[in-house]
This record gives sequence, C-alpha cells and structure tokens, in this order.
Amino acid sequence: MVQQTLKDIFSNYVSSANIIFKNKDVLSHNYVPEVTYHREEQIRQLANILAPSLKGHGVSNCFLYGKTGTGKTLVARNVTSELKKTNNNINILYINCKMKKISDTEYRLLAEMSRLLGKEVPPTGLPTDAVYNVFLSAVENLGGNLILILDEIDALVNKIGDEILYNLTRINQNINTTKVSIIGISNSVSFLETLDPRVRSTLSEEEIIFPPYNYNQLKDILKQRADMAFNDGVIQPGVIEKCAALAAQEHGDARKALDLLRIAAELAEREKSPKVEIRHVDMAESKLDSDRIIEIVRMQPKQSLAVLAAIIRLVESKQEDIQTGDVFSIYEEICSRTGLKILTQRRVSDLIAELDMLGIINTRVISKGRYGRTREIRITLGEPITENIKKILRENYLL
DNA sequence: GTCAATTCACATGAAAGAGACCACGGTCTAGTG
DNA sequence: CTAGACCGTGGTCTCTTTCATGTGAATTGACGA
Repeated sequence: MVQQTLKDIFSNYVSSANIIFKNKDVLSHNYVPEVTYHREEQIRQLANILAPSLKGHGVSNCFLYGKTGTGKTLVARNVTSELKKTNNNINILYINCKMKKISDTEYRLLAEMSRLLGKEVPPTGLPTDAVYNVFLSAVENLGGNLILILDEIDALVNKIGDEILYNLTRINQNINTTKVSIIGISNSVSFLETLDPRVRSTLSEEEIIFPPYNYNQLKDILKQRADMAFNDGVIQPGVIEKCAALAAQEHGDARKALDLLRIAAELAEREKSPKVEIRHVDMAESKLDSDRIIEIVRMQPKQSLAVLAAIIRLVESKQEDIQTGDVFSIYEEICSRTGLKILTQRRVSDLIAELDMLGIINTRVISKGRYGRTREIRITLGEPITENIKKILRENYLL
C-alpha cells in the first residue's frame, strides 16, 4: 500500500516535472549566466583593475559594495573566472564569509583558505599562528597571482574584527613569490568607515559601486533566466512583471526576484497547473517570508526558544509595551516548569537582541524617564506565521 | 516657572570561566612472528 | 616488533556569568522672579 502511494508520488513527479521547468538550476543563486545584464560598467571597471595580473603584475585591492542581489558576487566571479581562462597562472580564491563555520573565527577562515589551496588543516587543536603559517606557505608555493575574493566581508569583520584583514593586506610584504590582492564585497556602504584607517586605505584602493536594479532591469534579468528555465508559453503574461515589481520595491534585489519566480513555478507545478499565474507569485511571496522565519526559529537553541515563548505568552495576554523585565520573569517560570537552566538577565537581554536581529521580534530601546530604560518588545509577524512558531514551541514543550 | 541634579531599569561592554571539542606526542598493551 | 588504545597537554570555540559602566527622560528640589 505504502509502496504503491510512493510509486504514485514519484511517477507523478517524473511525468509532471517537465511541464513547467526546462532547467531549474538556472534560477538558483549560484548560477552564473554567460551574459550579465545591466552591469556592463562594473564589469569593465573590475576588468580594468584586474587586467595587469595577466602580465604577472600586482593588482590593486578592490572593494565592491551595493545592496543584496545587485550582482556584486556575480560580476566578481564572472570577471575572475574569465581572467583565469586567459591566464592559468592566476589563482582565484572565493570565500563567502557569511557561511557559518568559516567566518566565526580567524582560525576557521585561515583553515578554509588553506584547505582551498590544498593544505588540509584540522578543524581545531592547532594554535592560530600555526594555521597562519600553513596558509602563508601554501600561498608562497602557489606562485603567480592570487586573487582573494572575500564575499560579505562585513560579516567577517563584525565577528572577528579587522585585524585579520590587516594581516591579509600586508601579506605581500612577507611573500615575494606570489602576488596577493583582495576583492572585498560588502552589502553595507558604511562598512568601510568602521574599519581601521590603515586597513581601509589599503583595502579600498579601488571602489566599485553597485546601484540597485530598477524595475525594467529586473524584468530583463528575469526574462533572460526564464527563457532558459521554463518551457515555452508556461509563464503567463504579467508574472515576470509582478516578480520584478515586488523585488524592485525591496531595494532592487535580483536574488529575491529569482526566488519569487522559482517558488511561484514550484507552487504551480505542485498544483499540477500547466501555467504559472500571477496568483502563484502572490503565494510565493508570503511563502518566502514565512519559510524564512520558520526556518530561523527552528534553528534556534532551546534557551532562545524559551525566551521567545515568554514573549509570545505576554503578547497573548494582551499586555501593552512588553519589557525585558517582564519577559525575564515569565522566562524564569517557563524554565523552572520545563527543568531548563535559568540564565542571567544579562544573557536573556542578549537573546532578546538576537531575536530582534533575526527579524522574529521587533524591539526598540526606550527611556521611560524616572522609570528606567528598557526594550519595548513587539511581534509584527502575521497571524499564520505566529501560529507556526507556536507549533514549534509546543513541540519543544515551551508553551 | 526654570533648570540642574537625581533616579530608575535596564542596555551595553569587557573580561574571564566552564566545558566541549580536537591534535599531537608519549606510553602502554595485546597480538604476531 | 608493531598497530592500536589510552592519556596528558595544550590549543580553540561557544555559551555563559560577573563586574563595570552608560543612558535618557521623568521626577525632584533648589532657586529666583
């Protein structure tokens, strides 16, 4: 019986899968298209900066910034891979600093870079300077040029400070066989200002700005990908326009536009609808939001969930302006009921701030004059998402 | 009525501890020839 | 003799606590008009 239903599901999937999608991978974040629309200027600038490496000369460090989904990573990867095709002596090292387990500590970053250069480093146990030496010798053996792309470099600096960048920018002084240059990529324009002046001046010898895409540009990009991704005539008129419009509202994020299109199509496919319609885009939009939040909540450690449960209980009891102190006392209650260890208020305060950062709750630090200074906590998520969060909390016996 | 001082309830920072994980090198032990 | 088990040491990492300092406006109280 079970076997039969499984068979049905799979065979249904196989027979229906091709109605809509021709090549789904095209819509993924990692896909690098041959032609990059509306970034010709940036490509030209970056290519000019990196060109001297083709003749074995050193290259200026360079800093790319612009909001998420404005094509920074795409341009960087595109130009550098083209560079490598032309001259094999150029080595490209791409590191996404946002990825956990890499950017958490200096050690891990160095270990990851060494690993990419072919030197395995144990995940822990070695002194950091030992790993640094491993990395240095790996770079030294490389020869030629090494272009280090540090994507989401602001995440790195937030976590472990800018000392590592200082060391990296000075690497050329310790090594003469290999010429190292760095391409830093950041979402935040103000990031440079937070850096140590010495690092700032070396890192941003050249700067390239990526403005947000506007509606028409997003439409072009989506059209290009949609042609490759979908079978002919599957996309109803207006769908691409809607995706582009929604993403344009949100600081012209091409990544979001692609996500919307992909999820809308997946929803249509699941419904066995032969076409992707505008209502699928609407569904995709709310799904995108809700999935992100739910996924984040699911990944939270038990203590954070307990704090969240306390907040939700206060919201349910219709209490106005919830404060850190209120949350803490409910939290204590929840902990003693479930046998969870009670953390200090200091720590709980940090957990609340983290939940805020993740976008699960909204907080604002306000001063109530004589009555102290505290965080005002609110939940702005919609009813359906909150219900899902409550389900997760109940699974953990916290509600 | 005006204005500086006070006060509250935390926020925020810094430092340090606990306990987990891991690598490495030395020592012990059991199995093999 | 040797491979593998075991142990101690020294390192990192994450979460947490402890201690210290900062914050901003309502309230208070002294002062002068």
